[in-house]
Amino acid sequence: MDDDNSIDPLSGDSTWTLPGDYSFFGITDTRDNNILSEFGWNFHPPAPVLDRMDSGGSCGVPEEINPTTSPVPVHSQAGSVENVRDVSISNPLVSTSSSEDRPESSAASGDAASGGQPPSSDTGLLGKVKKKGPKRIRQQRFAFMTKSEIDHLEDGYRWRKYGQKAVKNSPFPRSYYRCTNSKCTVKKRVERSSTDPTTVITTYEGQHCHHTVGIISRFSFRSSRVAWGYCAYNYAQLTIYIKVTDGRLGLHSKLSTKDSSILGITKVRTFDGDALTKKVKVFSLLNCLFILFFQLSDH
DNA sequence: CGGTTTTGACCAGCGC
DNA sequence: GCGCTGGTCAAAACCG
Repeated sequence: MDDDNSIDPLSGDSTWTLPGDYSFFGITDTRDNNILSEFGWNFHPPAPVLDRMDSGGSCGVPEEINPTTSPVPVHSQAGSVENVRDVSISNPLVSTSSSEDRPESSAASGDAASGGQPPSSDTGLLGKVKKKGPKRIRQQRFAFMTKSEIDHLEDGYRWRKYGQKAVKNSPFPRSYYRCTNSKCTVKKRVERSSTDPTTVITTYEGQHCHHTVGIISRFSFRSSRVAWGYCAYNYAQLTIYIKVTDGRLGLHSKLSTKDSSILGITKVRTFDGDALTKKVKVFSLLNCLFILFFQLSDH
């Protein structure tokens, strides 16, 4: 695969322009459905499922991270890491546990993190006095890097910015966001890498206890075989559709899963019979965010 | 008008 | 203890 072009963010909000005749926000196109049925799939969009969110502890309460749902190194497949990078998401930086942070990059070096929501203490403005609560417990965190021109990547949730700080040794500020759901304590930090300004470092902390506001992320990228697609997910199910558009339309893959860290590898065929192997790996992050890498090869 | 962003101040943790 | 830095608060400004 070549990586000529400006790599692209997974986020649908990127500036990328995509082939105009496809919808990225749901398969409403009858052509899509026809394609799916040709491949033996009857499309039904992932129904909003609420049960999942209750399954593990209350909102904002850190759960043990099951190793199987932790981010997996990107290198595991035969494919090159470069490919992964081309797709725009690079290595998951960290995840985990509450107590202590690995100093992995400037991204997650923060300390007094935000973890358990402080019992919003009464603070007067002048002479602010904040009650000292119990020591904050950091919730699980996950950071990853995305090449993107925009800072705030669409992830299906609504966020309210509550702070911004200059970052030491970086010309780029760090922004702090909180999930707008009043019962949800998930936070995220967004900053640009000081070493690679094209890279956005996003760090999530906590676990959503509700589900997304809608279909989520579109992604697109270019490679030797132009590919693009989108994924939709909710707490219980992830469905990915991928089209390979090297001149023809082909819709090849539907994956569904429940709480799987790696969905697997799918083999697909194009319409004209070309054999095309697509390796798809999907990581479930904190049960709420999915990132996918894929790699196309010519057979 | 209500929700969001901006921004300066405050607080906590850490290293020296 | 002090200074530095990250994280948060909350009033004001902004915006749809």
